[in-house]
Amino acid sequence: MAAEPVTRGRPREFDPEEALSAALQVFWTRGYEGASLAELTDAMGITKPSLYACFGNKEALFHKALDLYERDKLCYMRSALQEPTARGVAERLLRGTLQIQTGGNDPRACLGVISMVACTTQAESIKSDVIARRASSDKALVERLERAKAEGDLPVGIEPAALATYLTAVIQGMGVQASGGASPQQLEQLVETTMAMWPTT
Amino acid sequence: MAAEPVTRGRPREFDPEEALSAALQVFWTRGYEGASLAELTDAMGITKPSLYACFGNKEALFHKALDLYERDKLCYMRSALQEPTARGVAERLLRGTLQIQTGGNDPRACLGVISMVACTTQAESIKSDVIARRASSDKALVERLERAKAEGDLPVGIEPAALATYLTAVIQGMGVQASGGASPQQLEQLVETTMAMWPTT
DNA sequence: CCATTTTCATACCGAGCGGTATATAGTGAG
DNA sequence: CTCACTATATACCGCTCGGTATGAAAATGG
Repeated sequence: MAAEPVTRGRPREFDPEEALSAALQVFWTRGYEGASLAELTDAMGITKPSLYACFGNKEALFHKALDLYERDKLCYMRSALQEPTARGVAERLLRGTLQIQTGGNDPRACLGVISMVACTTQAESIKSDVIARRASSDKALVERLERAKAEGDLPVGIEPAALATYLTAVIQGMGVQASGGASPQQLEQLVETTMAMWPTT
Repeated sequence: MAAEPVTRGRPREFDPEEALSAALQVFWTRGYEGASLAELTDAMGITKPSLYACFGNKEALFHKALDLYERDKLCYMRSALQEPTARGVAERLLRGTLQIQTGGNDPRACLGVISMVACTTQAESIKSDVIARRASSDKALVERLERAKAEGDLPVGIEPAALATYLTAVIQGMGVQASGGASPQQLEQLVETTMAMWPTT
């Protein structure tokens, strides 16, 4: 029963999705607290009242940008879990992260890492949101690795939860190094080394 | 020939080292941009003019706090490199990081990670300082691993530089997870898992 | 005691922050 | 056309930021 969109009043002159995408780029490069409303509205091509009318406030805008980030940029995580082997899962996760951090026009960093580490002053809600999302994706990874273990796809001595934490740490460390200006070659090498370390059944 | 300290004028009423140590704690928990002068002066127990007279400005204060951090908190890195085996080096590096992030009253995070990731707005000099220090310690680690390789202490297929990047990534990932509220048990498990992955000769 | 020098305490500065009040412009309904 | 309604543009709000001017307080050398 979608109510038909009776347009009343003056129609807005911008596309909320495009504006949100522009906001995501700003948050991605500056972090939540580092992104000022001036930068945001400038990149989005709208004015402050328009932003507040459409998205609520800066915090709500960030949560929506985070939704978009997960949907568009982290989709490789879901598909990676469908690889047939645990090793394949790990490799696709690593290579997906590598691609985000070296390819395209996107900032060379990880929004999750930036937000989790950088939001100290206020913005407790921001940090807890990011942590909750991370926990959710971690849970999915653990479950996938437990399946792998049940399938005999992991060595006997390996705990799925521990392996998931480890893999997450490497991926986050990759984000830190990308933030610190590591070259694509270095990041690629990091992926190769991690895969070389991966336990063999 | 140290000139004898002719005291002229009113003597200062605080100990610069204690004040700097207090400032380090603030930077460590808040990051560079997240730490306000009000928080800093409050924690240091001095006023703003005293801070500026003694330390220059916020940026100079941070650099000095970083010196103290390296000297007091990261000293385990130097000693870790003196372990007889590469495996011992890795384990001491990981356990040293673990101890910093779980023991004592210090903040559960890594100042280097916080500063490298969080300084986006201005503070390019802060970021480049942290990156330069990281590069210096990375270089020392690479050289140590090259020695290990020459001594037959590493498998033939392993590049020292790649292994150093990898180990650094795990350590930085550990810092991110500590920032995100990971439990000491999880971090301990991360160390164990990483050591289980470590290549055997 | 006095002059000099340095520190300390208070108040203040311009700038930028997130957020909003107000007035105007553009739309469909009647 | 008028009305109800909504988006836009501009100017503004209180607040905090990093940093400083000013004057009193505390020490030494003469």
